[in-house]
Amino acid sequence: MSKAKATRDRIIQQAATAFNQHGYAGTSMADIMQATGLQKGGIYNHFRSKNELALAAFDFAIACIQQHYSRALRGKRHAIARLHALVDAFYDDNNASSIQGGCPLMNTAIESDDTHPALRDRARQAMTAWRNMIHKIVANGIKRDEVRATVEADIVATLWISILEGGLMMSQLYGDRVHLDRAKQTLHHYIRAELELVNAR
Amino acid sequence: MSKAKATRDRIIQQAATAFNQHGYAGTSMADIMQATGLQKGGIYNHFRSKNELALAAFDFAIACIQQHYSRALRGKRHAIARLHALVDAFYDDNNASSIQGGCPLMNTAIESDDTHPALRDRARQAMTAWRNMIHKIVANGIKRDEVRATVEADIVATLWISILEGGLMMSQLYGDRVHLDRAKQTLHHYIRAELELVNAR
DNA sequence: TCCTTTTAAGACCAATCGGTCTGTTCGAGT
DNA sequence: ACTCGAACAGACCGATTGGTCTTAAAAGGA
Repeated sequence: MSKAKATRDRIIQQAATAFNQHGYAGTSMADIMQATGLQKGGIYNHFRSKNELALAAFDFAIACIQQHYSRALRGKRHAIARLHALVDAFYDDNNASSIQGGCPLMNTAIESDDTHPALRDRARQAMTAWRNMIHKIVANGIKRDEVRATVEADIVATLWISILEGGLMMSQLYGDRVHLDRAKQTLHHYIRAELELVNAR
Repeated sequence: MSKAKATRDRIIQQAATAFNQHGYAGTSMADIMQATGLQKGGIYNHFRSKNELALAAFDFAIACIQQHYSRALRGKRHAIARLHALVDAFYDDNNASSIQGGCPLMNTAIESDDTHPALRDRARQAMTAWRNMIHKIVANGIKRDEVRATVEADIVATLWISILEGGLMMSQLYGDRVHLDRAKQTLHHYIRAELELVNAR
């Protein structure tokens, strides 16, 4: 019972890395066999198909990120502090994550939009959850007079995600952290210059 | 001689769309046969391998975009006007392009970074060219007192590309233009609020 | 117009794809 | 310690992969 769960989790974890690095179409079951050290029977005993494994792997990757985020926010109550923590959480997650190959949400969004409806729907859900997280912090911040009332939370969410994912994409492309570093700094500066109340400084 | 060139170009064009929508790994030669209406012999007469065709298709896609850009900039000499035109060029290109499936540069960058060195190198080159384009306009703008001397052209380039690609990614993911619209407005506003000289208004 | 070269068709190939199934091994509960 | 169901190995399957090669048709220059 517990042995089964353990190997199942191990498969998911290693498959998550494989899919994240090479994409759904670019990852074969043979690749996953090699990554896990299992044979066909060992894998198909836990998953009915490559598709089912890919969905589980995506869910796992997203759960990892969300866990990382909620841990980073723990204790922080002021909206501005939470926003700063959010930036650092993304940065740290992509520097030290066990799931290599960039942001699973971004990778999946790009690959699946025209090819894999099931993965695309999950990517949409995860993206919406992320957007809502940012939106909520900003909206609550406005209510509590911690964030300027003039900012639009929806636009902040779009801008926010674009800057982080864009920086990460370039860092992955060039193999150079500098772009992600810049994105981090840009967002920290943006929070201070555009979101934080002027009289709070 | 000209007949051959014509079919070769047709293959490249249709392959570019196929690769852009389904990725390199997600597009089979059978897909391209169907898209072009040709058989194996017809395609392999013009290209030695799927790889060679993919590189040609990527080059074609980038050339299309660059052509679109230089046309959009034609006549515009003021740096601020050129920057506004650059935003609109990206927006229009992705709304009315013959190459469906989002931005070829973004798609290729995401897929190839861990899988396909040859494509990744080409994506790097194209990304660098785009960055240089923005950099140059900003730097020249500063020289001519058309852009604030305090802005850093490199950071502008990163931010710029991130905002556009991020908005497009979300629009592709949700099947809703609104995100790309927001990115466009955000950048137009950014140009006015952060780049344009204050006394110029 | 004729002849040579190019262009495209499509049968064919080994390798790999995702997936199935049978048999063996292992581990947990009694 | 024994047993019985779960976990895994690995042979096997048809379909599909990227790619080759022979052959026929078409095109272009003389």
